[in-house]
Order: sequence, then structure tokens, then C-alpha cells
Amino acid sequence: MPRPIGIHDVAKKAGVAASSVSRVISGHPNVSPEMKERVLTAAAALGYEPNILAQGLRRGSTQTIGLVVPDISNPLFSELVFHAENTLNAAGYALLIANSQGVPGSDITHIKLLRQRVDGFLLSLSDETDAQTASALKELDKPFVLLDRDIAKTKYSSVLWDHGSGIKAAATHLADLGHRRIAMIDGNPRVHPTRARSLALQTAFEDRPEVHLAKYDGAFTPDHGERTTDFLLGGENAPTAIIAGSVQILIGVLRCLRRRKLRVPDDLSLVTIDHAPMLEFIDPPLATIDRDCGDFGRAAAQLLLDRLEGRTTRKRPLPVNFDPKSSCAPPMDKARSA
Amino acid sequence: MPRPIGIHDVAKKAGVAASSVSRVISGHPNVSPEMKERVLTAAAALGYEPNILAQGLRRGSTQTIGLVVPDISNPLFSELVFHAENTLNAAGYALLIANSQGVPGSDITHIKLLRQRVDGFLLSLSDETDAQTASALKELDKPFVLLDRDIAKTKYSSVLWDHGSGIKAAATHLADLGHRRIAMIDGNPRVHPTRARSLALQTAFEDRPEVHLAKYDGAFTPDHGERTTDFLLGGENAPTAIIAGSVQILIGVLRCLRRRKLRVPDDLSLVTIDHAPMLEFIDPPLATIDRDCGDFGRAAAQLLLDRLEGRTTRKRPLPVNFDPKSSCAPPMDKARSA
DNA sequence: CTGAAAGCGCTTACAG
DNA sequence: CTGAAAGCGCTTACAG
Repeated sequence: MPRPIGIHDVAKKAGVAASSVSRVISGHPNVSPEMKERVLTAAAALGYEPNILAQGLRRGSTQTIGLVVPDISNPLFSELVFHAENTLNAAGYALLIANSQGVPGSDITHIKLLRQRVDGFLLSLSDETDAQTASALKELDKPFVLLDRDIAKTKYSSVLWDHGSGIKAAATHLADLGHRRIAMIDGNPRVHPTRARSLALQTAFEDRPEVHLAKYDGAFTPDHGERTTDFLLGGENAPTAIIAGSVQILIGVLRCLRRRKLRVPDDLSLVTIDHAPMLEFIDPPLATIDRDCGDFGRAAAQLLLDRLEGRTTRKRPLPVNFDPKSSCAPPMDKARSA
Repeated sequence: MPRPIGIHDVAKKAGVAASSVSRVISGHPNVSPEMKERVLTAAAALGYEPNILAQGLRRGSTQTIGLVVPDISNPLFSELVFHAENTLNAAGYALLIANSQGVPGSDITHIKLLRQRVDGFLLSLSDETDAQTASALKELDKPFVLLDRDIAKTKYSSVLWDHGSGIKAAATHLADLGHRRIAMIDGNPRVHPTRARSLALQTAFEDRPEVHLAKYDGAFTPDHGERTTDFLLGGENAPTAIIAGSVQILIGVLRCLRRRKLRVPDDLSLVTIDHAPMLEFIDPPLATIDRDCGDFGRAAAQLLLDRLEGRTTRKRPLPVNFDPKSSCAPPMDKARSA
């Protein structure tokens, strides 16, 4: 197998110095048109491609961005990746992805793994409150943007969905329908989305004391969804409406409802967060809190490009929408119907 | 921001030569115990971490594997990535992922992007018949393993599901129930799974001429599923059973059935391929052709490690299972019931 | 505008 | 077993 073409091969063929080849290839301004032409034809004839490792070693930059996500199979990330990659490619950067499996230690491992290979990071941390992660980020000598994550007492660039207003819209919709006992089953309380919803719900019904809203954080898993629903529906004063914090949690809620033979919205009103491929076949269509991942990917990439070009860090808010379909109805008021 | 610690800093601190530091760090056999100790303590004290770019440039290897997939959000890949990564990590390799968006040109782009940064590839090509991809692979000077892909007239390492036997089992099940007109709606005919199923179905009913099976290849999309189902159910001699080639195709089929108010299995028997999170809430539970992605990931990683360690290429077959749940029933025989 | 030289951080024959 | 030297492929002040 022949050694790949190097800058010296091109220099010899063009009859110029290696440094001139380098200047032409990397678009240095001070080159004569004829030098440019000779080098370019020689490079094309030889099929020269610069060695990225050598460039990176010398320049200290690799024109590559690293993306660390906790769960690659989350459909939300698919769109995010697509749009972030397009934006970065247009600016001359490539995107490399690492999957952290939702383990904070794995976040750090992958950041370390990528650190010497990339110029910057897009990070969807597994745990924004983890002390080790925080100190790893403090020592990180590359710019990064947090994806829907917010670390207390820091000013890192981040793109943050406005989960608070989405959940408030949903809860208010339920309250307006007459619900007085509403439960929200949410996931990991160590990430921004869950925290933002908690914060918003704390004050949502300050002026409506008759509305009782309880929030049950845990994990974004079917198991947490199912256990919590079981607990809620098995007890006194069961809620008349439930909000599921993610598709995974919704699966657990639906399992419980199926087992208990409860119907939506007759027996219980139901709201969910995010879309999923099969969701459309759930009957009735579920009220959904949703968001545009394309915007998110573009915004995140742009914030990182800003940092790479020396601009300052920024928090970028992004809206969240609520679509009340037909899965919410006035509660069965036992008192009245009795 | 201070320059990162280099091998010379460690050498100075330990009072030895840089070359000795290198030998200790990279585990060279000929080093005295005391040398080892001095270097290791100095390196630890300084927090030395080798520069991967420099190592890669010098050694020609990066201890990194590149994975190129057409659709990162496919849940099948999630498990694959998890197990492949574990196997590779155990052998001292890291895994980097690139998303090719299902475009053959993008496959090539990402292979080129990764080529200088990795020691080998795991490739799930968008199109195994693409001539440009074939020639790019021929010129690729790094080992690779094809993931459920097979390129004609080549002996590249690959892990191949036995889609043929899975689809035969499903089709035979339907035929045994009495179905005489069976349709399979499959996806992209330019990848091994679709081709393997076509091949198997061609001969599946050679000795049962009364069974008519037609296969409709297209794309792994809801749109192809919906249009084809519409075409089939709207025509003469509509099939009494349909096999959907993927979850995306299934979504299209189900949309059509919902619109036409057709029920499974009373009006039509239905079989699908692969699992999806929400699938369990489809009523009735669908007969499914399924497979173990963990085994797949481990096998793929192992084949690549074999190549990296100089062993020969290999085709590795993997079984596929058929679970007839309750979505298949004898066909409504209009002739008889009339 | 162009070339010769030094160096990015490491590894590896080569002496000793 | 250890060290000095060369070099992986590139870039970038420095002369001219």
C-alpha cells in the first residue's frame, strides 16, 4: 500500500517550496495567481489531501466539533443532529458524536476522549448538578454549548427550552376544564427540563388555591411512569388528570391505565410531552407539549460558532408549544354526579 | 491558559530522557523498575496526558473506531452502539459516530472525514450497490466491517442477519393459516435486509403454487407503506395478509387501515418487523419478526478487532426470530361466507 | 510574493 | 536498559 501523498510530493511536482503549497492550500492571502495555479493543478493531479492530524498538531485546531448525548436513540436528537451538523458544515466544521448512556461519569469520559480531537463541544449532560462534571467543565480548555442544560452559578453558553411556559399552559388548560387534583410525573430532577417545570408549577396556581398540583420526579423510564401512576390511582384523592414528562414515562402510564382498564379522557385526562413515531395511534390523540428540534440544533451550533469566533457566551431561550387535542375533558365529578 | 503538560515536562521532572518517558507510558518491555517508578510518579504529579494527535501522527494509529450510520435515531442502533462500544473499549479503542442521513454521498463524505482520525470502521451503508461507495471502499486503506450490508463480488467482513429465514417463517405461518394472497411491503431494495427477504420469498412457495406472494419494495418510510397499502386494498384480489418491512412502513400501513376502518386480524392479518417503544399499545399485539441487537453490536466489534489484529475477513450470520402473536388469523374467505 | 528553517508532541531505530 | 537524534506531515514567523 503506497504512502499517501504529502505536501512535499505536491511541492516537487509543482516545482515550488513546501511552504508555498501550504499557503495555497490553506488560503493564505499573499500568493501570486500563477503560484496558486501551479500548486492547485499539481495537488489535483496527485489527489492530495492534507493530513488532519498533522494540521491539528501544528495549528492546534481540528475543524471538528464533538457532540455528547446521553441517549443517541432519542428521536429528538436525530433532528437536532441533522440541523446542527448542517450549520456546522457550512462553517467548515465536521461533527462527531459520542453516546454517554446517561451516566455522568461517561459524560466526562467522552469529553476527555474527544478533547484533543475537537475544537469545541455541544453537550447534553446526564446530570447538570454533578460536581465532578462541573469541575471537568471548569478545566475544559475548549468552548462548549450546553444543550437544554444549565449549571448553577455559571455563565456557559446554552440553549434552553422554555419548559416552564409549556407546562403552565397545559396545567392551566386542565384547571380551566375543572380539574382540581392534577399530577405530573416527571423524570430526572438533575436536568434543566425537569427543574424548569418544577419551578414553573410551584407558582402556577398561587392565586387558585382550589387547584392542587403534585409533581413526582424520578427517571425518564416506563418503570417510573407505571409505578407512580399505580401509586396515584390506588390511593385516596386520586388525581383526575396526569401529565407525563416524556414518551418513556407515558409508556409506563399507559401500561398502568391498560391494566386498570381506565379510559382517556373519560376516567382520566392525560397530557404528554414530546412526539414519538407511534403516538398517533394512541386513542384518543393525546394533548402534547412539543417543540422544534430543528431550531434547537441550529441555535446550538450558532452559539458554538460564536464562541469559536471569539464572541461571548450567551443563554438562548427557545419556545415550547402546547396543543390540547382531545385527551383532556372535565373531570368526572363524583360529588355532583352522585 | 497554560500550555498542557508534555512529555518533556515529565522527562525534566523525572530527570530522564523524553524517550524513556515515552517507553514507560506506552508500556515498552525494556524499562527498569526504578525508571518506571520515577516516570510514573512524575507523570502523575504533573497530570500528564499524551497528545493523541501527535501519537497518531507518529504511530499512524489513533485507537479510535468510526461508526457511520444512516439514521442515528433508529432505536436498533442505540443497542448496537452500546454493545459495540463496550467491546471496543475493552480492547482499548474509543468509538466515534457519524450520521449519514441515508444519503450514499454522505456515507462517502463521512468515511473521508473520519479516515485520518480512526483505525477502522463499522459501516451501515445507505446503498450497498452504489458504485462510488464501492470504489471509495476499495481505496480505503483501513479495515472495516459492514453492518447488515453485503457488496457483490467482495469478501469484506460483515455481520448479516438471516432475514431470509425470518420472513419465510412469517410467510409460512400466514400460508398455513389459509392465506392465499399475501403482500409484503418492504423498503430500500439497495440494502441487504430487503434483498435477502426478496431472495427468500422467491422460492418460499415453490411447492405451494396456490399461495400468491407479492413483494413491493420502495423506501423505509410511512409514505411508501401508506401508498402501497392503499393501492393493494383498493384493487381487485386484495391481499388478506400484509407484512410490513419496518416500523416506519408499519406506520403507513396502520394509517391506511385507520382511514379505511379496517380491523386486524378480522379484515386483514398483519405482521411487522422490529420493535418500537409504542408498539405494545397497538391492538391486537402484532406478529413480529425481531432480532438481538446486542449480539449484533458485539459481533461487529469483534470482527473489526480481528481485522485490526491482522486476522482475515469473515461473514458472520446472525439469527432472526418470528413471534406470531395474535394479529394473524385465517382469512375472511368471501367466497365461502357469501 | 517565496523559500529555508524551526517546531507542534510524540515514537523509534540506532548507538552505547 | 537508556539517551540523542531523526522524523511523522504540516504551519508559521523570519529573511529576502
